Amino acid sequence: MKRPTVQDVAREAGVSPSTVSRALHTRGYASPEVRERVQAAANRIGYVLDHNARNLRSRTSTSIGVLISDLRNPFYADLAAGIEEELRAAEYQMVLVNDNGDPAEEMRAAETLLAMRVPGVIVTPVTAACPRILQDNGVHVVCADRELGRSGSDVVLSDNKAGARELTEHLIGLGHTRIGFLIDETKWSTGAGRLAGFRAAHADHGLEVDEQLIAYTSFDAVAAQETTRELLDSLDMTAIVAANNVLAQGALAEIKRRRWKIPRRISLAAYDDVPWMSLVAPALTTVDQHTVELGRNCARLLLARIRGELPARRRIVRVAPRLIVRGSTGPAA
Amino acid sequence: MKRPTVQDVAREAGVSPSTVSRALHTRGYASPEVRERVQAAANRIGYVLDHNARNLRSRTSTSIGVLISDLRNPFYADLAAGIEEELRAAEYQMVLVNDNGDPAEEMRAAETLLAMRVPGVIVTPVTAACPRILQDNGVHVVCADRELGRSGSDVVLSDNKAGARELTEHLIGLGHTRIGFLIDETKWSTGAGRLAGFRAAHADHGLEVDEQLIAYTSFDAVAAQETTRELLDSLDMTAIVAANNVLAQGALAEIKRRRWKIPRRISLAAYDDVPWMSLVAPALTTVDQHTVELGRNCARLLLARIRGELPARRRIVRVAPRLIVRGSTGPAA
DNA sequence: CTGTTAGCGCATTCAT
DNA sequence: ATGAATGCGCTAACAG
Repeated sequence: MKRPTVQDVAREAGVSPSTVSRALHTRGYASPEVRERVQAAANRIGYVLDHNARNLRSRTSTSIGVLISDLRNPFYADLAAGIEEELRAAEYQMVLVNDNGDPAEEMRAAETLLAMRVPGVIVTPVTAACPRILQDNGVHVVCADRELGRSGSDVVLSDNKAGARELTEHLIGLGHTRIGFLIDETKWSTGAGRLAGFRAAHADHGLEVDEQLIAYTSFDAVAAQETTRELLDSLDMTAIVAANNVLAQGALAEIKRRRWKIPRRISLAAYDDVPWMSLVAPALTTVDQHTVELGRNCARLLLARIRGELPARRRIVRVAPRLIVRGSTGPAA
Repeated sequence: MKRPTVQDVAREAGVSPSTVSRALHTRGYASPEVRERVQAAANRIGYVLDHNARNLRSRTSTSIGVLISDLRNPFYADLAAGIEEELRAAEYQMVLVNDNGDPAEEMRAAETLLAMRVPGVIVTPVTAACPRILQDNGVHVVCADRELGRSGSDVVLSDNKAGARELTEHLIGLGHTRIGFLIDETKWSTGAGRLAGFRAAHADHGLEVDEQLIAYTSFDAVAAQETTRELLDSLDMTAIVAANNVLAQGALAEIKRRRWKIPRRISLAAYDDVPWMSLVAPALTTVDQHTVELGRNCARLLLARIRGELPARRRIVRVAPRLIVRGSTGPAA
């Protein structure tokens, strides 16, 4: 299976290999006449560029690494979709790796991407070590959705605090004063921001937060259901906020199991709007993170960085979320 | 940003570049003692293999192209997740491209993958031209989920006919004789198979299919809702089968809009189980395609093909679907 | 504007 | 078991 090379095209067109290279790929000098002749010759013999050779020679690549935690979670799928869309438009390719939130897998992936000589990586980081090792090797990094300590890399975030604050405020406005908050982690900026927004809304309205109402669980629908069960067993509340789509699933399952009417008996709201939330009855009040747009922003930012269009200073892009009020939230009982 | 090369490692370890190559990457001869010394030297100076150089030299690549229609559809996301999982385990990378079901985008992607010299591609084909051009250039192709004419390539399919037949039979068993069937396309083996299964179940039970009950729509929830509306406006039926998850969304929306009780007034069932279907009330009776497993099979098959472990004859893998009975189907009114 | 020369980093001969 | 030499296909310098 020998494929034609620039040499072959050169012979066919009666020019030199470098002229072929210039005419076809590089925007170097080449007279329109020659350009056309070379193009024709290339088509005739079915020539197709070899990215490996080009990358090796010019030490650049148009492959971008994308490192996410769970492609089956619509949040990550949407994020990846937005990234891919933007990369494709710019003639870049997306190498997608699922690290399952596992630090070891994440590190393995980073090494692979290093080996591929990708110019940039977009990552929803599990460990600060991952962005660091990449940057230490000259790879541009954009952290998506969350921030771990001071990585120094560009970052694209949803304004979690503002979104959670608005959502909580909506409930307070409906008369709720005892609101449960279901959350998995607060080490990352994501969870921390949402919790901060929850607290801020209370403070804005002169309400104390009963710390018992903040229920810590793990990133798993079954665990979230169990935690919700314990929460509802032990305390009184008129509303629950779930900090993300997975936890919302668990909370909803538990409320349904009890056959509690939503929103009459209890209101339910979730951060991170995903499709099923508008299909259930009643549909859930949520905060839409504009996840696809978040992904697009990551890609745009990374590409600008790669092209050297940005000042050295790290950039922080915040995408404003939007409150979507639906039927699952109503006046406090 | 100059990264260390085999030369540098060789100097550091006091051996020749070829020995480094053998010790590190290739399983050629190298004494354990030297192997270790080279390994240590490599770690010390932070050496990392250059895939581009390796690929160029050995004309193989460990990147696999994956061409799908819509990453935001959980079906494709699950498929991709299954593929990625298997590829990662085998130390391959996934280059994921979304073609949006557009033949032009699909063809562009194929050319890119050709340029990347990937040894194989997994595609949910839009056009037969795509698998063809890839194969003509020596790239192994596995078609996922559907088959377009005679492509000659390996293919991994859900047994659509069997699944739809079982689903329809379930309804007939409940006493339904007038069942609507909502479908978008029947040119691909996917839709054709599901429709065939629907017919076969009727035939099995000596029932005529009223052709009017087969409602053709387009791959879009809004269109599906509109088609469902027309269908319910014009004909009597006691159940509806939606041929995929997107159409199910439209059908459900329309039934809810009418405030018809499910399953009392009408039963609803869907092909292609996705998460929201078990969250709505009542939960939907569906056919689970084992989509992730479908993806895994695609990757396994492709890798086996690449490694030359398979006989020349094209292979057709069928993954048996599974009927999941939930609350949305009940006795005919 | 075009051709010539050189070499990117690696894996593979072929010697030894 | 190891080393020297070669070239994968391409593009960046340089010269013309």
